[in-house]
Amino acid sequence: MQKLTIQRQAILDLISHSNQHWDADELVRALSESETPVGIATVYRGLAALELAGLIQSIQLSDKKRYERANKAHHDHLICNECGAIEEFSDSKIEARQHQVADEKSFQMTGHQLLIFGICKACTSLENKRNQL
Amino acid sequence: MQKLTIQRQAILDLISHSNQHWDADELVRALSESETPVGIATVYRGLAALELAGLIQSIQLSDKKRYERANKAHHDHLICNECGAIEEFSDSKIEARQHQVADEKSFQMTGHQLLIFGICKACTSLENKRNQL
DNA sequence: ATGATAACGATAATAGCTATCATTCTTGAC
DNA sequence: GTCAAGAATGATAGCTATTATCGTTATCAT
Repeated sequence: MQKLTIQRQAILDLISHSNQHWDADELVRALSESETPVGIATVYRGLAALELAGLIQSIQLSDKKRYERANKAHHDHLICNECGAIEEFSDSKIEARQHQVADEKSFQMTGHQLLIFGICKACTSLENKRNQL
Repeated sequence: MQKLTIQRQAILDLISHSNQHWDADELVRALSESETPVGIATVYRGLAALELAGLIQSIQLSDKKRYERANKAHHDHLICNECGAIEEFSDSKIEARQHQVADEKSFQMTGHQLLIFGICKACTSLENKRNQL
């Protein structure tokens, strides 16, 4: 990334100052109401550039990529099938075992992605309440 | 799935009698040269139906879904960034920890997907050979 | 046979993303 | 300051994987 333009700055600010996992479209809409509206193509290019520079990071969901702050420790994600909420966790044992598995297979591991799917606490509570009626 | 038609049977046979991870397009092309060519829409519908019935299973890669036999033990995948090869592994410690993590967060886990990215043994060897020249 | 329903296949439509290209912005050499 | 080169922007066309539509065909129960 040669230039950190105002558009990229705006994208970076939004992502950095939140704990959300943003997709491209959400960023366009959020920025459209700001002082610096940014086109969809620019958002995609900006996200790729910012990620390459290590300023943000992404997770690949089944249908789209979502971006979050990079200034936090490595973690994986729990995805709620009901409400789409994304929780984070990290587990050193899982991390360690992954490296061992790769080593055993002479596989040069460069990264991984672990998604746990299910129903989050909030949605479970809701469901319980509904069943009590 | 009400009916296991000849088209679905053909899809199921191809997947069941191989260790490949097929995408929809590969199946259409493979079947186009068989006695029972199958349209792309039918392949997608068939895959969804067969998966729902538990006869095949899928992994969601960044750009597409790939399907494999269901009649093997649970496992996760190592994906080679160079050649696209997909290796399988399973690790009971990782599985166990995942459930513990979910429990700690009162998250009702229904599934997970763990992908390890990197360079496979074959590609590493190739690269080494190239560097020796 | 016939009527209901499931599935098929061709193709239109959709979603997320990338490529194109003319225009604008920066930066450095003069 | 001016000018050329390179980078980024934004509108939009294009691409890929997948889903929806819809008229036709196959299958099953009566």
